[in-house]
Amino acid sequence: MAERTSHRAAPGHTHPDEVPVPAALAALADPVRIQLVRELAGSAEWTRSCGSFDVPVGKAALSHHFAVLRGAGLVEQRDEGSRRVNRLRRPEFDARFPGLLDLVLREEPPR
Amino acid sequence: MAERTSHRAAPGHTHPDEVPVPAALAALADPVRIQLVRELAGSAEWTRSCGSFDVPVGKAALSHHFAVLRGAGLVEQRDEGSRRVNRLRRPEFDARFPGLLDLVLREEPPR
DNA sequence: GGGAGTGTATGGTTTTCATCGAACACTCGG
DNA sequence: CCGAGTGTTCGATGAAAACCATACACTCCC
Repeated sequence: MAERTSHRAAPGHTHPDEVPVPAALAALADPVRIQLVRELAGSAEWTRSCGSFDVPVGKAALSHHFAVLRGAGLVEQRDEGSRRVNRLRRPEFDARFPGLLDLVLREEPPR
Repeated sequence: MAERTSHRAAPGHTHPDEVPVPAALAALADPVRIQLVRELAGSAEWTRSCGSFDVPVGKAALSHHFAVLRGAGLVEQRDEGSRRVNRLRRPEFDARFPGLLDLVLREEPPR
């Protein structure tokens, strides 16, 4: 089989430094992913498992969104027992895209 | 001051204040539109007509891209004779989305 | 060991978006 | 008035993205 030695394969993480600008913008241009990032920003690191987010999509789509966030250097994941816990890569992402995350996390004026 | 003197319908401009975050990000997540914004930022206001940009798409697609940029509050247009000249709404857009435009206009390190 | 819980992969559907060619509208200069 | 230049609109096409249901893989705990 594959090289699934002991731990679940660590999903391909991408460092923000390797993310092109359009990819970062595209990753954050989706309402579901914005919601994920916002909730993540409001929780302590490594405390939220993938299934603990209140988004209106099924598991498969959710998994896909996390893959996009990983690929954009926005989220880091680690296996913890049977769950996969998340961390927002705030400092790294801010270093590469200053102000972008702040923009998304900012309270949206009611209009 | 109210409206443009010209006959051609003034295209629906949207002020950046009315643009939701995802729409702004989506507008800037396209390479062609990034190129348009960059060239626009490097030219004096009201000096560039729509056809004067060096992008690898036909007229129809180009017109579409400008419509998106208008809808995102990024570009303002005015009819000048037979041509339609453009202006990057930098101060307004910066006020609404601080740092976003800077991010896109920033030189991209080769890696 | 066998479930229950959790997340990923696969396959297929639907929607969205970028693009083009062609037709149309407007302006300007002969 | 006609033709060249400029930009928008329309219809169609192809590609990308979001989504779901199902099936699979892994971990924990009884």
